[in-house]
Amino acid sequence: MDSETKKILDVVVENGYRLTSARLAIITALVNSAEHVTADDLADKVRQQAPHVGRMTVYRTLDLLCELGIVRPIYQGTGAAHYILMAKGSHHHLICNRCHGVIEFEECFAAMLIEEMAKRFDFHISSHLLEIHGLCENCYE
Amino acid sequence: MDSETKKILDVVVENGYRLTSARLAIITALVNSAEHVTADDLADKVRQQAPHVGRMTVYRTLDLLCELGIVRPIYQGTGAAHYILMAKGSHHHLICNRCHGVIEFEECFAAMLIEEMAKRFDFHISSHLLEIHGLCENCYE
DNA sequence: CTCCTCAATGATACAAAGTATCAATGGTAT
DNA sequence: ATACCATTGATACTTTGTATCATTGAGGAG
Repeated sequence: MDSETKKILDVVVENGYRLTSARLAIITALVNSAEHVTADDLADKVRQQAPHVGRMTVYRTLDLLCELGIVRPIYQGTGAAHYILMAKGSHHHLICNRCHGVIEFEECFAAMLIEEMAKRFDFHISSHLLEIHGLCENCYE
Repeated sequence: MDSETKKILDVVVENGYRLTSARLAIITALVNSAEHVTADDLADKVRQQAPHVGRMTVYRTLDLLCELGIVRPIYQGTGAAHYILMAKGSHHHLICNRCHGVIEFEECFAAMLIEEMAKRFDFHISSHLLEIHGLCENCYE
């Protein structure tokens, strides 16, 4: 098993939730997915390996992972919510308003200020997401 | 008319889109709305002033404003997309993973680094959104 | 290891959110 | 004032998300 998968399962168990075969299948599929997935996309993917898993369970598991701060739904263009893994740390995106393309970069520069804000509001951080919006090279003619 | 509303209309016209009564009604309602609205919430609100405006038009106008970088859909808890106004500048949210509450703060600290990133990728910024995820005071017992 | 309990599941049915289509309308350039 | 074409709104539809509840199986107690 992927160590990333294992880490997520540990968080689930540590928080008093049961380790079921459905959750294992869903989390495995999620970790092995692309940058972002739709709930229904993920359900399809899970069923390729574990046909018995219901759609509802995928939705519920994503909600749970969201509450545990492992996953975050974002809007990619429009339509269904796309889930991104926050477990690995944080995300920094340059998003084009026209073509909806996403450029990702790693630098976590804001760390200090984020922590200060958290302290001010007595907030317990698990991750963060920075989205910078505008037009990409191609769409800005 | 609100100067904020006017500014948005200008952007619409500058980009070659027509200034219709439906768009005027929708943008006015949007500017006068709370921090974030659902597409259907906005449609209801618009119809109080301009009953003839159809739901489709609200959806289409929100898409347009999104493309122009004036508005941004985010996921608030779950369900429908919530739109936030990016026109005024940027947004910084502390979001609770459990109760989905949002604390907003103003400090725009990362300006310098955001601009550097934009330069590196030849990206033309219109706004940014920083989401910090975790548990709020109440949900972290 | 076996039993028991209750969290978790999955089937079903439903509600809400978003999309496609197209004839009719009305902004705006001329 | 006219004509063109972007925009609209009505309708019908698909997709996405939610509620319910009888059944199941994970994991602690004995």
